[in-house]
Amino acid sequence: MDAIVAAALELVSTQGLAALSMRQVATKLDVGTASLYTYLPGKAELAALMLDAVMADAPLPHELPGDWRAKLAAWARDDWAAYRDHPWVLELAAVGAAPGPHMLRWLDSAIQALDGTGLSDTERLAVIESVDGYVRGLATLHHRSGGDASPAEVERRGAALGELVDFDRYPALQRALRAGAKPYAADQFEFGLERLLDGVAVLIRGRRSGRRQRNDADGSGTLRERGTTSGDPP
Amino acid sequence: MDAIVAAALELVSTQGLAALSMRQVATKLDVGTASLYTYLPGKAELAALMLDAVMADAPLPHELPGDWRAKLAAWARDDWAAYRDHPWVLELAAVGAAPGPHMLRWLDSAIQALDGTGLSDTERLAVIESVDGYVRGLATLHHRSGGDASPAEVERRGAALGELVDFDRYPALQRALRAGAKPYAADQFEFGLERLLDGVAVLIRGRRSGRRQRNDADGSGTLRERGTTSGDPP
DNA sequence: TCCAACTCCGAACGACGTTCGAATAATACC
DNA sequence: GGTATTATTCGAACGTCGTTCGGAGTTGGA
Repeated sequence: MDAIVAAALELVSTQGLAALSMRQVATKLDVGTASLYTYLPGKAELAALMLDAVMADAPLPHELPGDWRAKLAAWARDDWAAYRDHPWVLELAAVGAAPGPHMLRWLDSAIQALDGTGLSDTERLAVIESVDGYVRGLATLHHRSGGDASPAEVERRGAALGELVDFDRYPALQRALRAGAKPYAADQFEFGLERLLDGVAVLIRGRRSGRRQRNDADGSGTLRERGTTSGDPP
Repeated sequence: MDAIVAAALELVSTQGLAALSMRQVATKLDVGTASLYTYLPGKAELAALMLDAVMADAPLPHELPGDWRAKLAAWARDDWAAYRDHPWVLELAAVGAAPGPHMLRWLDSAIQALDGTGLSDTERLAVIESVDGYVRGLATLHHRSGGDASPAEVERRGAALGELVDFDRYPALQRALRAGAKPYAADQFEFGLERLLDGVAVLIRGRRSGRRQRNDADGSGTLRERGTTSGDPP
């Protein structure tokens, strides 16, 4: 049972997600393929167990050092590194699997990590999911672009798609590339993370200036209040 | 050729991504399965064409009304709605496909949408990818959680995974749920978007106060400068 | 008219997830 | 110890998948 999950994890980390099949897992365990169905209803459940097994390695946010911002930044970087080390997690799990116990434990810890910020529970959950979503989304974009693909590489692969890529039709993009911008580069992660945490800091500062110590009772359950919503007029 | 992509799109939008197979597409077109390979090297290229076809419907960011923030918010909401209407996009495209012409055109337009912000091209690209990543990641989380799953639903599906979920072991999470917080609710999207845009606004305000009009020459190609990096000490 | 190039596609190959049912091992009860 | 019950193993098969092969049909220019 745990051996099945372990075998599947090793298989995927060495051969990639495409190589994950019940037959391969069974072969690695020296058992018949049909034997796996004694312990698992099907492949989907195996995938769910694999995902929760990965979550078991994640440090608990509320045990990290520093203030809320340090904690959030630290687990965001942990997530980012985890997606780099287990890119198959991004390809798997697209469709509805139940959150496993490790996932729930992590979520519980993340809520605690925002103690003392003056945010309501609903807001804390929203902040956590925002950062989580940001990391996951950026990791997906980065992974899909092939890790670190050069513009020439993009052009070559684009050519395979039918018509060749004519960069003259994209002047702003061309200018950016010529200026040295690298799309989906890895260091872009830190940039966006700082922006997102800056935005959370704005909210928390707003909450703090309107001093009210009670944690929860401010109409919790809703997220609709104006924050700093105005842009910059030219 | 375009008919193949159209048939595949209709198939997926009515039957779901799991029903997408070369045989089904061929059947819908009343041709033999092997005929498809006259026009496409394989299923992966069909998927790439499907993705770029969806991008063709996206409005161009730089043509949207308002200042940079209004433009960014508008296309973020467009993206969010597109992922809701075409959830298969999230499940597809995990692995390396080349960006199609519509994707490049959109990217070019998004860079233009940040004209007049004082940001370098590298920074603009980073902002765009941050917002893009945020939307995509949150849409994935929302989609994976089953759209809008109640805690009871989570508990039921968790039970199917092996051991039943004991919420007493997750006190902070339990408290949040009791207070009315709904994990992965749809309105959480707006909350995180405002935070992210607030963070971008902080950066832009900083750039503006250090007035320098030249757009590009400030050592472009690097993203490493301190923004507003300090948290709030308790 | 003839030939080359392009289009169509039935049949087959190997791999997949999953089911069935019979054989075998382990356990419980008397 | 003997027997009934339950759990485990798994070879074989079903239906589906992506893709390849080779030949038949069609088309267009010389």
